[in-house]
Amino acid sequence: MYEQLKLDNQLCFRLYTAARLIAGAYGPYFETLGITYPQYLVLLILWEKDQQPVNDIAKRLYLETNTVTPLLQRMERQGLVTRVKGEVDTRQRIVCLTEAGKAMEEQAKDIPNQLGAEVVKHVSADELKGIIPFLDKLIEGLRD
Amino acid sequence: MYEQLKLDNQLCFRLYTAARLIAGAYGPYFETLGITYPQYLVLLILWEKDQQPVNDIAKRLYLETNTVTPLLQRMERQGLVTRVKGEVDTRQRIVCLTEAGKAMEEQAKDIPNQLGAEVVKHVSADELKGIIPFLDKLIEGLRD
DNA sequence: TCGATTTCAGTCGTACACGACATAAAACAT
DNA sequence: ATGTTTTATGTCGTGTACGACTGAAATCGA
Repeated sequence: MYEQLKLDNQLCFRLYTAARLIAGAYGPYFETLGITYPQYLVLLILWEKDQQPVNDIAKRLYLETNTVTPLLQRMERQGLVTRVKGEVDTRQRIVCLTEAGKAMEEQAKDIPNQLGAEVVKHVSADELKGIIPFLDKLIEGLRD
Repeated sequence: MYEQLKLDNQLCFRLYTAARLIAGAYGPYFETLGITYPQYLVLLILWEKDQQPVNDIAKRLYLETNTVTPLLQRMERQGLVTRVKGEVDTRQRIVCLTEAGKAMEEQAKDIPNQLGAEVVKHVSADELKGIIPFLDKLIEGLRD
C-alpha cells in the first residue's frame, strides 16, 4: 500500500468533491430560476458586460468553446440570450442578454449571500478569505 | 451591478475551476494508463481495500450510485474490475480488482508525487497543507 | 496580393453527474 | 408469517466537459 495513493491524501479529490457539493448547494436556487450552475456562470459574465463573443466567455470560464457553444444554444432556446453574428469579425458570435436574461439578475442577487451564510456555518469567513489567493495561484499556474 | 454577483467574487467558481484544471493536469498520466480521473479514484479505493460493494464506493466518493454503476461497468469492460453478486446480501454487487487492475497500482504509484511537484511550482507545500482542513470542513458541512 | 496559417465557432463521440424512477431483496412490524 | 417499508443497484433522460476534427473567415508572409 503506497501512502501517496490513499484517497484521503489527494488534494485533487477534495477540490473535486468540494466543488460538486457547493454546486449541489446552489441546486435549489437554480431550480427555482430554471438554470444550471454553468449557465449561472455565463449569466454572471454577461451581467458584468453584455454582448461578448463566445470565445471571451469560454476563456473567462477556462472552458473549451465546444463546451460553451451547446450551453449557449440551450440558453438561447430558454430565451435567456441571443447569439448574433459579429459585425466586425463575422466569424464571431456575439452573445447578448434578452430581457428575461437581464431580469434574472434581480432574482439572483441574493443567492451568493444566502449560499455564503450556509458555507460560513461550517468554515469561518477568515479561513474562506485565506483560501482565495491559494486557489488563484493554483488556477493561474495550471492555466496553460 | 451587484458586487456579490461578480464572477471573481465566487469561491465556488474557483473550486470548480481548480478541480477541473488539476484533473486536466492528470490527463497525460491517465491517458497512458487508459483510464479517467473518476476511474482512478475508484482504483485508489479498491487498492486500499479490495472487494467492496457499489454503495461503499459511491459513499466514499460522495457520488450517487447511478453515477458509479456505469463507471464500474466501463471499468469491467476494460478488464480492470469484476462485479460479482454479494453472497450475504444478494442485492449487493461486490467490486473486485482483476489482475490488470491490481497491476496498475505499480504503474500509478509515482503519479501523485509527479503531480505534487507540478503543483508545488505554483503554491508552497505549506499553503497546500493549510488548505486541506478547510476543504475537509467544507465537505463535511455540505455532505448532507 | 495571394497562398499558407491561424482563429472562431461548431459538430461528433465518449465519459461523467444527477434527478426521477424501477425492481428485487432484505429488514421490519404486527 | 406476511404485508409494508427500506435498501441496493440499476435504467433513462438531460446537461456538462473535452479531445478530435471541420469549415469559414481573418491574418500573416513573401
